[in-house]
Amino acid sequence: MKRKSGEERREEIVRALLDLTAERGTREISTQAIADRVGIAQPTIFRHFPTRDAIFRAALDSIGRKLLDVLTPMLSGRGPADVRLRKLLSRQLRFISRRKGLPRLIFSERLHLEDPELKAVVRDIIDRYTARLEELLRDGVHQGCFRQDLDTAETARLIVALIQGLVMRWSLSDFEFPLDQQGEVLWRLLEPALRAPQGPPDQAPGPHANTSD
Amino acid sequence: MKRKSGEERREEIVRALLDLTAERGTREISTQAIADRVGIAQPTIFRHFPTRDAIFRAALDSIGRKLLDVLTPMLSGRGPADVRLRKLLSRQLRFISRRKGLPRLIFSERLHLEDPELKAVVRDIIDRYTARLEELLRDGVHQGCFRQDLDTAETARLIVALIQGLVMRWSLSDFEFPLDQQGEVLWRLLEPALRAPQGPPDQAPGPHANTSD
DNA sequence: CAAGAAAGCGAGTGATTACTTGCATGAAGC
DNA sequence: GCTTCATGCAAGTAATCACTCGCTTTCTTG
Repeated sequence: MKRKSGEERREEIVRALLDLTAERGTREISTQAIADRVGIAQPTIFRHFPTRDAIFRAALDSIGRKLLDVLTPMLSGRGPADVRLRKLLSRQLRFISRRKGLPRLIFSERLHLEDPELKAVVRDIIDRYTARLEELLRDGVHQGCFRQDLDTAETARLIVALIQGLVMRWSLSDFEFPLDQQGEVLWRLLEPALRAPQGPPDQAPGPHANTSD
Repeated sequence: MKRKSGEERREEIVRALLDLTAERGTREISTQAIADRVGIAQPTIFRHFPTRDAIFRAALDSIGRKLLDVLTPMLSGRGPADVRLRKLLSRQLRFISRRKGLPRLIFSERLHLEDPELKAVVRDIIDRYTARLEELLRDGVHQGCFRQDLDTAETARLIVALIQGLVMRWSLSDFEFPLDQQGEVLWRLLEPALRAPQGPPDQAPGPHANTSD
């Protein structure tokens, strides 16, 4: 019988966890279910992870790193802030829409309430993301494409909340609408709130308003 | 020993469920924990509810009705739509901020994924609320205080998502910031997106912009 | 005040949980 | 080729879960 290395098995287990989360939510995920999915015996799980929650931690870690990798070009780039923000929204929604297990993992109460360490990991990811989003907003204020009196910290938190709420609705609806197309909708709401009030009253064009993804 | 009527006990049980949800999330809520909180034996729970999920259903029903009661004056009123919307936001956030069990109950995956009937109840409440919010937005368009080209359905969904995201952050943060004061923040983001583009460029006052709660 | 209904409890039941233990088996190094 | 050790599994453990059963106690009602 073929036998796999620990590294491979750990990745398989994390992958199985995410797949199961997408399908049934974290509640239904027992070590037995994970083992069945991977095709190994249930106790074998504990050869690779000391506890069940360690699998959740590994999954979170993996996905958190990938998300930051994908978004870093927009967060740290040097182009016009409004273009970067718009692209950031669409990229993030696309990233999430391809990993249905992610929202159910992030929103799961098992994760938030049962393991303080896991909770800290999630909050750290969200906080770091919010901080970098605020930098982007500040860039926009300095560049003049966002209003000078914008409360960047508050707005960054609201944007994060907006994305979270949208993703949650998507998750609650069993992914029945295409999440990755909601970036435009989001932007339509955000743009007037961010835009420097400088347009003539007949029409109000934001700078760089017609860049498509 | 004093003995209570079934009605009273059922209310006590629902109350205990909500209290426990606020403190520990739905995952930790066993019938044993509920019974301990109420001060009765665990099997006695099943004298009053046929199954555990029936308690969740009763709790949702109770809270859903109360929320609609509180918000109906704003949703069905006849005043200026922007004033009503602003008040709606602050009232809703205040309502939720006084019931910490509510977000954890609504967001709980146990509720969304395990019992289809419960899930339908939640989606029904959200859908009905969204529909009435959209009516309010349409009122505002007709009254002229919101922009004529506003996509009311889309905007209503986004507002609901925004509130949900905000409430979720509040719940994840263990209620560490005062939710009921976030209505103003929300309004500051929403107003430019809703407002009819008619203000002079020097300053952009929305109609009825200075009504406090 | 008698009788039936409803509320209560102690003691289970079977299912499921994360996790252990003891032992077999495959791969890598000397 | 023999040792070594990580990977694997069958079987088991203690805890917890929602829920049931048999019986007692209280309340209501005629």
